[in-house]
Amino acid sequence: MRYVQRAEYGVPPATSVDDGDPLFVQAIARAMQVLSAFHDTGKPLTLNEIAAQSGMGRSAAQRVVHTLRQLGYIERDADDRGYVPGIRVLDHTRDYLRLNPLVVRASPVLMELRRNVRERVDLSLRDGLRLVYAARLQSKRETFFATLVGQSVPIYCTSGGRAVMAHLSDAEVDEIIARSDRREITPKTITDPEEIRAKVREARENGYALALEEILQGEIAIAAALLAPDGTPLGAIHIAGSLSEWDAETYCRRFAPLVAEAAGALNRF
Amino acid sequence: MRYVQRAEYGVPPATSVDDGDPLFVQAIARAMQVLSAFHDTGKPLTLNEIAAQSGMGRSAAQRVVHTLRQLGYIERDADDRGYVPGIRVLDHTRDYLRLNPLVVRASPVLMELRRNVRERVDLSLRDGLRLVYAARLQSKRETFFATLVGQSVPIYCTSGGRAVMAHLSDAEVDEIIARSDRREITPKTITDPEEIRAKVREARENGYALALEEILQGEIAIAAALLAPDGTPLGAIHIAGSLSEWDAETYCRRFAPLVAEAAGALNRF
DNA sequence: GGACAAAGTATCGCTATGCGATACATTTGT
DNA sequence: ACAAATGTATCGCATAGCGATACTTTGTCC
Repeated sequence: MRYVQRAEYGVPPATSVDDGDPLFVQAIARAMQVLSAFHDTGKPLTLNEIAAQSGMGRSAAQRVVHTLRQLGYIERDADDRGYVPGIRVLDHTRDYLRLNPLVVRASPVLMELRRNVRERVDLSLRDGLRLVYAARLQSKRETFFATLVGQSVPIYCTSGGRAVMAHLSDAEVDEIIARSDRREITPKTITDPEEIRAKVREARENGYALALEEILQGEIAIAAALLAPDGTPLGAIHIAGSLSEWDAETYCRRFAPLVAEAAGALNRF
Repeated sequence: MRYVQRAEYGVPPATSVDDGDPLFVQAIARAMQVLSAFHDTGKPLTLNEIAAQSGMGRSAAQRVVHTLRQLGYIERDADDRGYVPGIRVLDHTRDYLRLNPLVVRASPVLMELRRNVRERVDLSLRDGLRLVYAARLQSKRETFFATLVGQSVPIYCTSGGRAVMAHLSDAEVDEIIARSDRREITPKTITDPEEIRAKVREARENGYALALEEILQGEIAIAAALLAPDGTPLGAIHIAGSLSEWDAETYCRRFAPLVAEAAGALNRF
């Protein structure tokens, strides 16, 4: 069942604070490390846990947490048993979504697409080795946590990821494959480099990419890439459904044109 | 038309850096001020604008921006004309939503509610004088930007706000009214203190609150409060629809029981 | 096309600022 | 009731970050 849920795939390794860059501001990096300590937990954290997670001393953690608390980026858990992220982070979510030009341009297209298909429609954006979901139009069935903004999936084994890789050079694809931590997220996850490359070639030919249960059992997803004017893939549009209602072939025949058309509309210029 | 859109209501005034607190970490406050500079803009910001907005010198802004950029919290705009928030902020969004117990508990109830009503269903959480939307299950019609996570509305003139105030003492209500910047967001916005108090009393009697076009023209919203075990209101569940399809009375009769029931289910314990 | 303006980048010395060490208070569990 | 763990507070030193300034690049106007 729950092969996935908690994990963040390929979250960039906590950027080392003391890299050579002289323009680096320690305290800020520390603050972000503290906030990032929550990425790997499912429950509120104590001060010591935060300190450990973010690799700094108790004192430092204490002061950072204190400050972030004042600012509303960290809160005490409801029953005062630990710390959790604060509501102020949502303000920045809004800013990100509002100011990202791709999200802005894509959203009416996504809404329209959602009207035509009764399945879930997602917009994901590339960040290194992963795709981060930025906009999600849920279908009636799934749980809220299957549709969290900010959730991310690896590129190497997802429909959106392969749609993105289809627009990268072979060398870049190889690098993604090499650098990715290719775990079998479900038994169906394709992790073999050669198979992945084959899937990418397939996506190049079709203009869309397909993934079957590679992230979540029972899930089928089809995706097409969104491109910058210069052709760089920035992310993808996904349509995700359930294998309890569709077989792969029908799903493809039905939704491939729609997802390709939606992406195409956004890639013209 | 677009009375609202861009504005953030009652975003806490940029927390002063040099308040008395000796445990205060400047650099972190600075970082957050820089990120918050985007709250008030609709376009990418230049370094100077960021510096001005966040009330610090060019140098400081430069260094903070540089750092946040390294960490992925700020990015260059697509066509390199300014800075925008970076995708890393979405990681924290996810953490917030995952770790907030109310969001966790409420989401299945919201999904169920959304299945029964064909209108938009929202969960908002209180933050001072405003309600911040944390979960939004959109209906088919509206634009994506009407349903942004992180968007916030003032308490004094919204259905959710009045549902929340219904569970506060009169003194607390008065304080909210007094401290709020009560603008007429639409011509229908109720800004008169006595009228607001009347609406709150009404909400107390009914167990739900109603608002007609006070934020957005043509919008009708009904809400019920979510409470902590001790009775403190933490937020609200909303059902929002369009007056082009409903008259107020029918809307109420139809949805009041549903929203009250949903909130009730969550308030039992 | 050449000059001017505006945005971004880099450098450097001083001191305000944040860290480590440590000790105290408060809560939790057995 | 005691021990262990968590949160809070204090303080002096060294360093990390700020202001001032100057350099480079990019865009715009005539």
